[in-house]
Amino acid sequence: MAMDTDLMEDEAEFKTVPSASLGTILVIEDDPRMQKVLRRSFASEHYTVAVAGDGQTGLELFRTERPVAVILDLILPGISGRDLCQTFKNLSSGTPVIVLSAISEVVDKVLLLELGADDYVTKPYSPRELMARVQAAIRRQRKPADSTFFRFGNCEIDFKSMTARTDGIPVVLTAHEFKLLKFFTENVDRVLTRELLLNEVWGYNAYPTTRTVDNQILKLRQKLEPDPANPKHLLTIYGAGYKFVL
Amino acid sequence: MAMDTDLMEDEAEFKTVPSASLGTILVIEDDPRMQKVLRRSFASEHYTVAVAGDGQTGLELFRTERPVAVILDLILPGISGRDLCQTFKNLSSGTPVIVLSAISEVVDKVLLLELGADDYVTKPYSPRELMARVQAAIRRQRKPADSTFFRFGNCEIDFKSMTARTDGIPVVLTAHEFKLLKFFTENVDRVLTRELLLNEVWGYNAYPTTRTVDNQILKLRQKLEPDPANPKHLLTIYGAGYKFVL
DNA sequence: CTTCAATTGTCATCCGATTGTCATTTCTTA
DNA sequence: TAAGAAATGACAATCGGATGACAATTGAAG
Repeated sequence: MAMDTDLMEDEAEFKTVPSASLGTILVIEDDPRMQKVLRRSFASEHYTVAVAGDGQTGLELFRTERPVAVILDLILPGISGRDLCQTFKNLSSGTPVIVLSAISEVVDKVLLLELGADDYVTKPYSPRELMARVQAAIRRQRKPADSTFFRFGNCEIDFKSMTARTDGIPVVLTAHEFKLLKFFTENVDRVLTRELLLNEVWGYNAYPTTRTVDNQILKLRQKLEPDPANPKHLLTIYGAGYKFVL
Repeated sequence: MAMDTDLMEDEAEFKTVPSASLGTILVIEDDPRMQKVLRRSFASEHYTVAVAGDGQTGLELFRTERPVAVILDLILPGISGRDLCQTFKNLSSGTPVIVLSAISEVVDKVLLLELGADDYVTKPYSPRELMARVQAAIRRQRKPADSTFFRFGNCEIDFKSMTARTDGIPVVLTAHEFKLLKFFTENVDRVLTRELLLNEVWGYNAYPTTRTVDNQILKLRQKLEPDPANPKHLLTIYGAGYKFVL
């Protein structure tokens, strides 16, 4: 409510385009206030946002904008949300659809997912949760041809050439360090136990001591963190493991 | 003691592990040729595959691998497929079971489903059809979206990143606190004795004089309850234990 | 043989889980 | 209703384990 006070009204435009976009999110929702909230929320996460107030517009934007994900309110003027959902899925683009619905509408969650929805969030929902689910859905669907480039803080990583830079200065990383770092970039914000890291990064046949993980983390910190003693990206979660944040 | 993220990785020979797995499919089938076909089929769809040639092995792998779905041949050496199916369902994990059977075996389809099977495919079957049915079953069963999120009152919890928020404000929880909280969210409205909590969350039997549980509850209340003195979610059940309500 | 990376080993530090104590609440029984 | 007993809340202090840091050793590649 207090959120939209300083929002600029760009009524003519239905898109919000940040400088470097992670793709377009199509929001199909008829409540103007929700539109604003969602637009902001995703724009701040570097997504381009396309908003449709009704089903017909939604369908058009779906074709023209090629969104990476769709957020769909079930209650809509015009075409019903249910029909839309199935239509999107029949277009077989693989684009994930996240449904917004009041709890009362969801008589059967299973039914909802059978429509082809990839996920759903019940109202009232937390923007943060919605964001997390959308990003999870996108990641789930994303094809192997991933970007080989990654940036966080003042670090740039190019996995293809196995090079990294901090503040533009080249840093030499070893094979293991790269593999570990890559795994972290693929699991941002997620707490990863040492056991998991050993399995995923080192492989099944390796049974190194858990000290190994610590040391590799240490190395990465020394090479990438401005202040290795106070890491800002490769965080220790005491009693659990490590977490990579941007 | 460390948090038990119990991943068994030793059965490399039974498993086919793609780079990014959508989860494990447990195949219980004694025909080696079918094993190969199924393994390939699901591996190419980015599932991890665990194969068991008999019922006993199947049961073990079910416990250790935590599959997202089970494909079960009814005709098996050792434990019968029917018994296995019921066993899986009694383990109450909700894991979908898809049964393979020759037409002649299926006297009554209803009977089959009464065993707890979620779906069935009659031989000879098309791998494509089987794949479709398995994926449908998985999607149907999928928890409120990987249940990494939980919301109650004005608290949001994200288990995968081990973070929580009250009224949108981040709250730092320790590993133990998280484990305890998670257990509560998995047992809403149920009275949990200290003894049970110690067994399930701590993992050992402790002496009745231990005030450890109380203190952890206290911490959780202080961090999550708006008014820790008058808890609305983490309730004390005098003389019994604690109960978590929404 | 040389070199660099990966693993293991060791010790110091730090975090938080546990314990102990005492106040407060709740239940029981007179 | 009142009083005593039991259970729980609250807080502080301690203790143990987890992690950071670095050195030593092993292993692999050229």
